[in-house]
Amino acid sequence: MKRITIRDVAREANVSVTLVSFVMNAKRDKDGKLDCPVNPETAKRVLEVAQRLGYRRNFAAASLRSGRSNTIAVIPNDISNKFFAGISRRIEDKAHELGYTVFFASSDENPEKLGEVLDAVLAHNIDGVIVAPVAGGEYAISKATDMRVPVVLLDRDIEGLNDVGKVLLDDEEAGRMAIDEMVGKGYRKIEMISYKLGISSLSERETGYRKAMMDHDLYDFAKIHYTTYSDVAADIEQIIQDALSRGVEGLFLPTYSLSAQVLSVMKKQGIQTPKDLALVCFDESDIFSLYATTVTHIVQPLKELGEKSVETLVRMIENGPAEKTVLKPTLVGGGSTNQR
Amino acid sequence: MKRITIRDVAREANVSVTLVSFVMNAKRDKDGKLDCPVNPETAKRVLEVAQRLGYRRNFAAASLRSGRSNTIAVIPNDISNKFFAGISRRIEDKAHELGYTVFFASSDENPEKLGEVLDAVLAHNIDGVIVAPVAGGEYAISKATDMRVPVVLLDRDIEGLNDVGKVLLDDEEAGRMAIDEMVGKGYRKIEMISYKLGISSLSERETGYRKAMMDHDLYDFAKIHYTTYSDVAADIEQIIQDALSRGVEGLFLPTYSLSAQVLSVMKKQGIQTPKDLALVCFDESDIFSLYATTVTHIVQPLKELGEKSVETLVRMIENGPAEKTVLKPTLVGGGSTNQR
DNA sequence: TTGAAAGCGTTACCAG
DNA sequence: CTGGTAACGCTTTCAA
Repeated sequence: MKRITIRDVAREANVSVTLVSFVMNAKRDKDGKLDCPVNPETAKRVLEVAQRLGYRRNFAAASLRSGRSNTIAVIPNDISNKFFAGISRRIEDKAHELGYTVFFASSDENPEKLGEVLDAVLAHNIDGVIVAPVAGGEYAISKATDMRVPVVLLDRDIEGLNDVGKVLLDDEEAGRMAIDEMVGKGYRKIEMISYKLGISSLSERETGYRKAMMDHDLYDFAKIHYTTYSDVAADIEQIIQDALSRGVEGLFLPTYSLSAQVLSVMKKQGIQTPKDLALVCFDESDIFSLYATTVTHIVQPLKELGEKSVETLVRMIENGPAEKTVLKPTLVGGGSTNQR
Repeated sequence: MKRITIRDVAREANVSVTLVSFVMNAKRDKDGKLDCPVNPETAKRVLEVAQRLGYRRNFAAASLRSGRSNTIAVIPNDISNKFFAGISRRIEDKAHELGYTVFFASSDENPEKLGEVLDAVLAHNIDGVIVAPVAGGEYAISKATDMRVPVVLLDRDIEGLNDVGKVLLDDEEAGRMAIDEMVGKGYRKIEMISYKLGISSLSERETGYRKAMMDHDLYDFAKIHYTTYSDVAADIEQIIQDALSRGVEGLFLPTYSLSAQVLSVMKKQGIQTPKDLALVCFDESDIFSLYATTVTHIVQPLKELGEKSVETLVRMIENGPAEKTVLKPTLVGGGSTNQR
């Protein structure tokens, strides 16, 4: 079963390979007309023959010759993480709609792995990259921009990178919303747990928390506890004990994994929300509706984040400017912040 | 910033392009020796020059010429689904280890989309495909095998497809385990909820359920309720009401989404487990440990499933046989099946 | 509106 | 061990 090439189609349709190439690449405009300098009748014949023979363009060849691949890569830290599971489909759909195929690969929260993956990306003639950057990934990313490969930063910002598109959440606003919600419901001693990761999304949420506490004249109560991925389980037990003993009334948990950990500890120790501790969690999960008390949480506009990042990237690929978009979070109310 | 080609390296190292190609493709054997017919000194020089010039192989060209791409595609029904979120990383890691890059794309439980995606796959010279097949996807898949592209079926079996590798869960055993657990703990009237999807994994779990009920002389109590993705929310309320009114004691839920739905309904209606209804759920989720009562569930060996599927595929790409592997599930005990 | 021909950067083949 | 050279299938001038 030999591969059908453009030449086979050309021979069968009695035209040159050039013509076939034109026809196969022509996009249809709104009237369904092929926008290429080819006689419509000829075009139709070519299309028919191609169909009949089962012709399929060889991407490797096209990519080699044209230097483009109509493929973009998406590099989250972890494909299997909550946030990206929700966003990957949106990215795929939007990319498909714009005529691009998507490549996923994890950077594993590891600048070296990010570097490797970006190397692979460059080696594959990929047209552009969407990255959720790792702390310390500036160098790897600048290597891509140096090679003139368009890059869009998703979810996390890195300062001082030029000509990079950005699609971010208004993380400061997210922090603020969490606090406003709890304060509005009568909680005052509100603390926060965060990761020491050095990534913009978290530090902005912390800023939002601090500013909101200040605006409510509660800054004396403000306190942020820090933990790491590896110690989170042990640390959180400690933190919660400590917090309760100091009469803390509410907790803001700026990521899903922190939220899950806290809920788990509270369940194990019989600590109830909101009676013992009010909670505002982050991202979406069945857990928030299935936990003994439903949990108030802040959700990111995943659909918009995903679609916007693709649109931004494609625009850059087509020599457009590197835009920056900041999207707003939403708060979903639950029992964990019921009126005090 | 011009692209460095193999020719630049050849010129700079005073050797032919052939030599450079040999060196760049040579794999190191266990002693760190390059296994290629090239003078080690020459090889070393070439390697140095390549390094210094920043040479990177152009995959498009290599793929065009060799017909291979060292790339495999993975096509789940939904990238963002629970099962695949957990397995994708394993696949990626194993593939990387074996020198392959991975492409993900969803088939969306839709044979046509699967066909499209497979077309794209073929057009990209991809070396092999791992598919979680859609009901009705036989045709699309056979198109791939007709083109001599190796295919591995993951998670779901399709009969009558030749030369296809398979990596499956022992789904019948999973069903059996669920029932044995509940019966062992004193429950007898045990029913099951399933999807009308026509996929092997579900029907095998149903078989396991039926056989186990028969073995325990409880076949008169056996009953399987069916629902669909679109009606699941409404149907389940109905089913649970009905079941309780008939004195059903336990429920086996053979997928994560069914499990989440049932837990949600039970919570809303204040139905408690195991007091009112014992439960055995499926797959992994934070929910099972965070629900008011911890939930007994059956887990799949995701790591093994992922790794094995890659190994099987790569072996097939290298002209090995199409193997079939069946892996065993495990039961994680929880409060939802406490002794009656 | 059409076609001929020149590559794109590699790998495969055949000679030496 | 090493090197020359012909493909691979396509896009892209350029000329007709």
